[in-house]
Amino acid sequence: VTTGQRRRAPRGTLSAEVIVAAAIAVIDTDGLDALTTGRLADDLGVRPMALYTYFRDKDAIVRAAGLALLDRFAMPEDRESDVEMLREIIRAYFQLLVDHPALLKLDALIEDINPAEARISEAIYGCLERLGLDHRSAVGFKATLLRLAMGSALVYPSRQAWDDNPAHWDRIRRQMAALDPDTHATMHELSQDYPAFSQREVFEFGLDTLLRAVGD
Amino acid sequence: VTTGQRRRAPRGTLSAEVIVAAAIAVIDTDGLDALTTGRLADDLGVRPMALYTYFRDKDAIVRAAGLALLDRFAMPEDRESDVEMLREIIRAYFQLLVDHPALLKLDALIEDINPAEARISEAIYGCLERLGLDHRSAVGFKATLLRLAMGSALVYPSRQAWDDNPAHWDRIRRQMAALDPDTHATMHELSQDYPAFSQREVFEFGLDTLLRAVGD
DNA sequence: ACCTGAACACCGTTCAAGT
DNA sequence: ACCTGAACACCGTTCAAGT
Repeated sequence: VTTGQRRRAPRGTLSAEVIVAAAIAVIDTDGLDALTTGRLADDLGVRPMALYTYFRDKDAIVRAAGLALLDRFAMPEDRESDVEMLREIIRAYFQLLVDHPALLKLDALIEDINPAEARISEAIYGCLERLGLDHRSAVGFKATLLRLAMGSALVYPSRQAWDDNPAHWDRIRRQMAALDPDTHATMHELSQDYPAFSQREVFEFGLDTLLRAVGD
Repeated sequence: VTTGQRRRAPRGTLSAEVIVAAAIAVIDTDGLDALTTGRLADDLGVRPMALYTYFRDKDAIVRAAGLALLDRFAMPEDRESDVEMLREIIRAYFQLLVDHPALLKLDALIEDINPAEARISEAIYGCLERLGLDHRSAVGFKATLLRLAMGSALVYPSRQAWDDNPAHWDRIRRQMAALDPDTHATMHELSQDYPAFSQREVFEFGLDTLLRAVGD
């Protein structure tokens, strides 16, 4: 979004929305660490201080960008059963976190109820109650599903890098092979015959295990 | 560790171990963001550049501190059954992450096999294989358990803050109550009668759900 | 070998000033 | 109202210099 813009944007081009869009572009292409006031201003063809007309400080920009990202969550179409609908919702949530790993680093987003999270929670609760779970179980189960998705997305980038890069993966396997076979029997065994398991499949395994607990 | 030290420590006091200990002290008391070369040097009664004699850059210090923290993982005593042993291991792992939330922000730790993770993985695999899981299931199940623990620990600090601070929790509940009762039926209902659920209990709920899948 | 001082590029942010 | 320039305190890190 708003790429190619170089020197001096005309007055009045700036707005909170434009800044948030540019911030998201930086985050998604070069990561959260690359998001500095200087870089952001540069991309917008403006001086860093211009941002402060629309946001109190950098943290407010980051928070707004995070909320905008979360709001991209698209509720899946209805499915044949509540269990399958549940599966699709958690999948979509996991995918959102994988597509935008910065979301997991924004504590601010967790500190308040936000519309996107409310939508997601409500949909999950709906499925769980129709499946016959009592109030307390539904709360616990929903929290567990989301935490599995978050934990899976948290390790996704680095673990997927192993799979994508054969040399990297070889190094890991050599490290596993170097472990003492007496104290690390299984790890040692795994180094020679590691089951094919993509990060997405690992997540699906966990999701499936949990969903079997609510039946169907 | 090494508190009270003010001006100018005598020559030769510094070492990689002392620096790591001081870094951990900063991380645990004031958080990862408070760990700057200036603050660390101050605590050690030394100039920032002195640190570079023992570490190539700040990232190397952070990584060493993270590895030292992970290494504090204490394997639980043997239990009556493998399921209970498994439960204790994951509990201990969760507790470690809750005690040192910075661990979840250190991607570097995930990028390599480290001794602590190897110990933990091996113990988990041992339990799962004795419980009769095949190779592939064991890998998937172990990954799922750890990801649940990580996800639970990730949201722990901010969510626990809700519970600890009645005013904060009231604000959240008012936000939930303000949601449209038509589109957010359950959320609205929950705002009036939220089941007592500490963050630790939520984690235990998830752990229990997963462990029931491997029987006993 | 171990530690320091000066210097550099960069960061977020203030303040007063321009249009 | 919207944007800028100068300035400030801080950050990680270099380099040459001291002991």
